[in-house]
Amino acid sequence: MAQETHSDTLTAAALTLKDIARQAGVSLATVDRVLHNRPGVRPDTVRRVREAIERNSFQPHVAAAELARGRARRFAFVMPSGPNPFMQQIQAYLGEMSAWLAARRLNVEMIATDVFDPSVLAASLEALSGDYDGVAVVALDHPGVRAAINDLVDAGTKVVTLVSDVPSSRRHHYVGIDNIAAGRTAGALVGRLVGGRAGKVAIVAGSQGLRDHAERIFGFNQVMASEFPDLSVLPVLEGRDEDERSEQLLARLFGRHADIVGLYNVGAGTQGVANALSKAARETVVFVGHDVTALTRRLLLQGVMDAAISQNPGHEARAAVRVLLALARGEPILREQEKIRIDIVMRDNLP
Amino acid sequence: MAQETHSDTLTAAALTLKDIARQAGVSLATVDRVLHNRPGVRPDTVRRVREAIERNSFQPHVAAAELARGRARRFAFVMPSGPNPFMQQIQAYLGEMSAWLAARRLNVEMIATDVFDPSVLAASLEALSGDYDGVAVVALDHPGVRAAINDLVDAGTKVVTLVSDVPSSRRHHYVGIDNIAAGRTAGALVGRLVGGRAGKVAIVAGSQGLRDHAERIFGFNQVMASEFPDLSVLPVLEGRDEDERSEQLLARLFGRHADIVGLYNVGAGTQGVANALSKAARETVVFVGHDVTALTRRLLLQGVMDAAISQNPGHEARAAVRVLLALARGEPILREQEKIRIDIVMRDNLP
DNA sequence: GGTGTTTTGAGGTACGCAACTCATTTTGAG
DNA sequence: CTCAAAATGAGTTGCGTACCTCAAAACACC
Repeated sequence: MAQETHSDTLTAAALTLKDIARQAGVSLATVDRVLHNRPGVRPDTVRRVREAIERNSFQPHVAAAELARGRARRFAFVMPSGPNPFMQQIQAYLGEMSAWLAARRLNVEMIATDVFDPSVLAASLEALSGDYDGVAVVALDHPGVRAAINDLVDAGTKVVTLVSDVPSSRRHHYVGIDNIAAGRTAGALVGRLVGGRAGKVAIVAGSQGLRDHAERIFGFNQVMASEFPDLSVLPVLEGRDEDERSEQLLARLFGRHADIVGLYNVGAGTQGVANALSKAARETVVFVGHDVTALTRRLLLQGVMDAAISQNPGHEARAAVRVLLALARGEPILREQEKIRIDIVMRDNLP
Repeated sequence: MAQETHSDTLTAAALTLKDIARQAGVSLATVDRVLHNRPGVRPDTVRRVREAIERNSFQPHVAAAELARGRARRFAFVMPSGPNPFMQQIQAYLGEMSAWLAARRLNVEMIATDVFDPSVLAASLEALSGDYDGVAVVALDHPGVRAAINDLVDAGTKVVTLVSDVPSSRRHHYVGIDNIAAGRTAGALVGRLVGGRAGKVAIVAGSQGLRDHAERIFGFNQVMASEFPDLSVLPVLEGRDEDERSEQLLARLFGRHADIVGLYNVGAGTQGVANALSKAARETVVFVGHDVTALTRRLLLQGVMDAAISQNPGHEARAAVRVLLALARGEPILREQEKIRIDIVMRDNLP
């Protein structure tokens, strides 16, 4: 009979701390001291215990550790106040996880604040100190905010930045996309979808002062310059993420340029952009924007928008929670899993 | 002082079974019987206990339950034998999770078998009965396989189909993409990237007998017919996922048609397709294929391929494990999280 | 050798639940 | 009303770890 089947095991040796103690020739108490970096153990003994752990690739049983520590963990999500659909989605996805959170005795609190005012944000963060095991924050990159984040980290709180990073701080992790790559992707899409026509490309952003918007524009221009010489990029319109303003600026631009073939909307204000397009009867303009919301979904289906660059808010919400939990438990982070992908969404792969 | 901040809690009431027992006016043992559907409880009492659980939206503490059950869980992944890069990736990603698995006392075994032979696959599945808490299988849709899956389910084993579904079986979950939507997405990409030129579009598939390939072709043709009337689709070439055969078939096709503007490679054999393109000097042909491998990555960077439809093997591997675990624990599945997205990968958003 | 300090051992308790036993109460059939 | 069966209560044990106390041993120093 032919051997049709081959089996291969990823087995976990079911060792316990007691086994490690025996192998290292010490007591359970000493292993415990080593494991939690508690003082009162000779360096040589520490080494012996560590070796025993290594040798058996021992992993503490997560469930037992979780049960033994008793108290529940508290996480805070510091997010922008005001009617931001993207943030509302993140909040909604956290709500969908409530059973999952409850089963793990995790308390997640949403804290809405004015994240665009550095001093207010910094104060909000400072106020959290000591009360939480982990904090996820949509942060502005500003010295005061950076200091507040570092203070939290020093106090032992795990900190992840969400959507918008503060790379200069000592935050433990960033959950969000690479905005330069997102801009490059948008550029490639606009360039390719224009299909060889020559002409001009418009950019509408919230503000070039926002780190993520600036990075997206940078990436977009990079691709335009290097790969699509037939397309010339017009100066960036700053629509402040407001519909009316975006519409007005764009209408004026359409009036001045008859040969606009592409449009990149970096931030919000999507409805205004769509209005301007339809009033100017520029249906053939390739329109690429960000995020899948009720509005962009409709525009994609109608053919008004050609593609949306999306960063899956559900994934971001869950990744933030998982990363905070892994950090709090001292578990390794599955980088591949927690990396936020840049999704290209067109009509036929709408989620 | 202005109230700048608003807080909102997703709190887990930290109730225990003891609290539920007290509220329902029964003993712990009875609650336990209800919770695990054990016999010997009057319907009326069951109702009272259930109500107490509902009322408090009680969630058993996952860690405590896990610890109490004692024995580790065993999962089996039944995958194709042979050098399939996509499957090797899945296996590699499972390897990356080994610490995660070990910390949860999960044993995952890879079982390589000839999944394309229904009787062999069915026999492999039958052989697993009773030994595993969960099975993930790359399955062929065939009556024998369907019966084997149903037998496993009846024996209490949790079963998920991976990559390729058997919808007629009673498997608990399918982890993979919607292949019709994938084909539609490929069609939309080819159509859009061709950029208004008229001409013919070639399709290379492994075999139209494979469910996933057939579905992709179906979706592709759908979009072509309805949205791109200037493009006509040529008969499908069956390359059997082999490089040489795909290259030969394609070379002959190029010889007969000078006006091919697009090409959809449904399965593997990618190197052969690329060779045929380069030898025929058809650089302007829009080439869309599937999966991000070392090869397709290179072709995308070189500009030979224009886009790849990807189904993130890492996500599939992790989702399969998470789903099996949630099923085994009786936890709800986070559908949104476990849904495999159809990723459009172009040069600038290569992962 | 004695003193004080550091290191280690031994042991206990608690976490919340699963799974079990055994005694007791309730129920229903005859 | 009797008796068996069904339903329930009360209790125990153990899972593997965290965290704690207290005593004993080892060590350093004078």
